[in-house]
Amino acid sequence: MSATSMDIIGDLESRGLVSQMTSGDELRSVLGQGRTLYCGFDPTAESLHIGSLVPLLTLRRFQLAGHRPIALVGGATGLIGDPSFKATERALNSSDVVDGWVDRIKTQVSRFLDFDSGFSGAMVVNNLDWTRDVNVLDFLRDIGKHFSVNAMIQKESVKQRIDREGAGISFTEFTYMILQSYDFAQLYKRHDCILQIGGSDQWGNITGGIDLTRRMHRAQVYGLTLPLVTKADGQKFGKTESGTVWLDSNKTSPYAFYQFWLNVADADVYKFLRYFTFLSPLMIAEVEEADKSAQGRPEAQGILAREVTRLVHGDEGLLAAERISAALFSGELQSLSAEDCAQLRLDGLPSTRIEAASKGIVEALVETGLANSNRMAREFITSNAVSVNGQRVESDSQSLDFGQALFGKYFILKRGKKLFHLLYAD
RNA sequence: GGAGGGGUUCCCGAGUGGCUAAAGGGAUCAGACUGUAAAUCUGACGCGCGAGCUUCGGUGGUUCGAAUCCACCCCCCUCCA
Repeated sequence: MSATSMDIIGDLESRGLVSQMTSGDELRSVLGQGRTLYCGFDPTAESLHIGSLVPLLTLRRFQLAGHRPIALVGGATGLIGDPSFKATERALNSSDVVDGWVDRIKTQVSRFLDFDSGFSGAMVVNNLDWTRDVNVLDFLRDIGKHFSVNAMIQKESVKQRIDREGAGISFTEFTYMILQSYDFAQLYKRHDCILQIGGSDQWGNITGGIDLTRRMHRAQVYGLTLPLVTKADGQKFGKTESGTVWLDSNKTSPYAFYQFWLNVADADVYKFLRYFTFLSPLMIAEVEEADKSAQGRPEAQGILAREVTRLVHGDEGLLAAERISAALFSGELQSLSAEDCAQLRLDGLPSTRIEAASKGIVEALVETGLANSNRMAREFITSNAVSVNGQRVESDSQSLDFGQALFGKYFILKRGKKLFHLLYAD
């Protein structure tokens, strides 16, 4: 075991990243030397979204502090569904589907961790490996016996499903906690893993695992939860008008990703810098101080967008995002070169190929998804929300005329202040 | 198995025969203002250029006319056994 280089808990605390933890002082001293910890990620979609970024980066923070992170991908738990703080029962996904998601998420998670750093080299595991072959009777006798239903229904995470009229919980979902608890016990036994981290909604599941590990292995293990990421205006974090912000660049382009962070509210941005970047809390405080005393637009959003985009999509993704943003928001669309236009498409600006024939503006808006229906398209035009190549569209009878296209083949459609779509002909 | 309650437009939630594309709130979108903010104000928010058309768990009825009445079916919740 290697010595750790820093007080990881202290760092997390100074970032506001500790929501709850078990026996803090004891955990702090246990972490005085390199230890193994884990965090689980259930495959509920083909990609993780930015909500998973906080725990993912926290694993990384632990690794940088000399600990060994295990990313657990829930091939088993993903088949069941976590009921924690969910208002309603969720539909089960088929095992083929979940299997596919497991593979993709393993790859995704791996990009954030270092696998070749000696003791602290990361691992990725799948809980299906130790759950698949457990038979029902063994499960009930060896594992289930350690759980008190009385205690389980007291957990805050399932309370609303039990108390609230109009809801309910299946036995399947109710059992989820047991499966996750078993993961912790297994990881303790297999890899001497003594700490589980997760979102604050995971507290009940984590303490379940701590209890089970004590009962099965007579060992003390620990838990630490990270705060749920909230926005100052009370809205749900991680959603935009176009939906969830995913980590997969095929689902959310680096450009869209960058824009998401650039648009974070002032009231949230410094907190997000602490949560989502590796910049020191001290440096972040300096940025905040500077912004406060300056007029106009703060620097923080730009820093946040650059840092997080680089973390998730690399330098290349960041460059692409910045290139597009500069082109579109400079208001100088006419000054783009032909190469610039071609690059916009490659960089991930939403694009659609069109035939080299004139097309009605209403039709174009609907086809590109900038408007949901002809009716909405007309409404946008009426309210002066649409422009083509920087020119405001005055009438819904206007059409895209290739005589006006940039370099004879590009149209940049804009709806509202921030939504762009590139139309191109070959 | 028995008794009761419920399924309405993205969400919550009114509506119990025509005046209802369906109150109200939230979310969302656009415009003005700005910093590609916030707050605020204005407008939009099923589809259709329009006449109009299609919606209120499903199917089939009753009626000039139904989200509203009837029958059957599906799903959810509560209590009792």
